[in-house]
Amino acid sequence: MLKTDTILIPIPALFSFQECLWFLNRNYDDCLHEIRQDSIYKALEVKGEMVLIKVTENGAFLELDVLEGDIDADGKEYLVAYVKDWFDMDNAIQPFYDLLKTDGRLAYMTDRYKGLRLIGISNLFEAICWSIIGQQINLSFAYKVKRALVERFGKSITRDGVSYYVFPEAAILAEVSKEDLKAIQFSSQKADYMIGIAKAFASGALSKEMIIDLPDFESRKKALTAHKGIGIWTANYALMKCLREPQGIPFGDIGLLNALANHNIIQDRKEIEKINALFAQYAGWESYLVFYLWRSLTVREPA
DNA sequence: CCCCAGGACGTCT
DNA sequence: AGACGTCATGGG
Repeated sequence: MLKTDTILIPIPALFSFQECLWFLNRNYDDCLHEIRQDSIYKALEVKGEMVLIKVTENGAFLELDVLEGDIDADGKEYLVAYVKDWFDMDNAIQPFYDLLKTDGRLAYMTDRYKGLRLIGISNLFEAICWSIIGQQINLSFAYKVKRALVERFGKSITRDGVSYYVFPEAAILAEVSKEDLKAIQFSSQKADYMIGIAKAFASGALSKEMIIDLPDFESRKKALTAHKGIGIWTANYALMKCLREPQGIPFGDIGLLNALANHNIIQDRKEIEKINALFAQYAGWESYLVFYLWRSLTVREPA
C-alpha cells in the first residue's frame, strides 16, 4: 500500500524533536518504536486495525505519515491526539524553565536539554507492565525482557520486511502461564504480578478511564498500589508517564537518586528531607524535574 | 564469590 | 509508621 496520508502538527514553543529523539534512542533497545535517520517508526492499533506511522520534523511542524493501514478521519484525529500526548506537545513548559533558571544547580538544563518533553506511555496497562518489568533490574535487561514479551504476545505489522509491534493486550497476558513468562526471564514474582495486573485490566477491574475519573492524585495512587506488584515507585511512574501527574515522583528510583547525587543535591540515598525540599520548589513540575534529571544521566554504550 | 540494578512485600517493633 | 530481611534475575 502506498503512503497517502500526511498530517502536519505545529511545533509549540520550547519543543525540540531532536531532544525527544535522544530520549527514545538513548542506546537502549526499545522494541516499541524504531528510529532511522531522524524519523520515528511506530506501530499502533487504531479501532482494531494495525497502523504504522512515521514521525519526523518538517520545519515548524511534526510530520506524521501513515505508512500502513487504512484510517478514516476519526482515525487521523486519534493519531494526531496520540502524537501530541506522546510528546506532551500541548503542555506549555515555560513555567518549568522559569523555575529551573532560578536554581543554580540545574539552570544549565534550560540550555542543554532545551525543548525536551516528558515522553509518555499513553497505554496505562503498558505503563504498569513496563514498570513492573523494570523493578530492581538494570534497564538493558529490562528492555531485553520487554522485547521478548512483546515479540511473543504482541500484534505486529510488517513493512519492507521489518515487523513493528504493539504492546500485548491485557486479555492475552491474562491467559499466559507463569512458566511462559519465566521462560522469557521474568522472575517468578514478577510473573505473578503481571498476570494479576493483566487480569485486572482484562476484567475491567482496572482501567485508565477509571483512574482518571478519581478525584485526586492520592486516590489514584491508592487505587494502583492496591494491586499486588504495584508499589509507590511503580504507581508514581505510571501516573507520571501515562496520566502525566506532576506529582508522580518515582521515589526511591535509583536513577533519580544517582542524578541527585551527581548534582550534589544529596550525598546519600537516605536524605529524604533534602529530596522533598527540592521537589517542593518545583510544585506542579515535579515529574518534569524527574525526567530532566534522568536526561542528565550518562547512558551506557550498547553492548 | 561479591555487589548492583529506574522495587515489592511481610514481618517485626 | 518505619526499619529490616527476603525474594528473584542477570550483568559486571
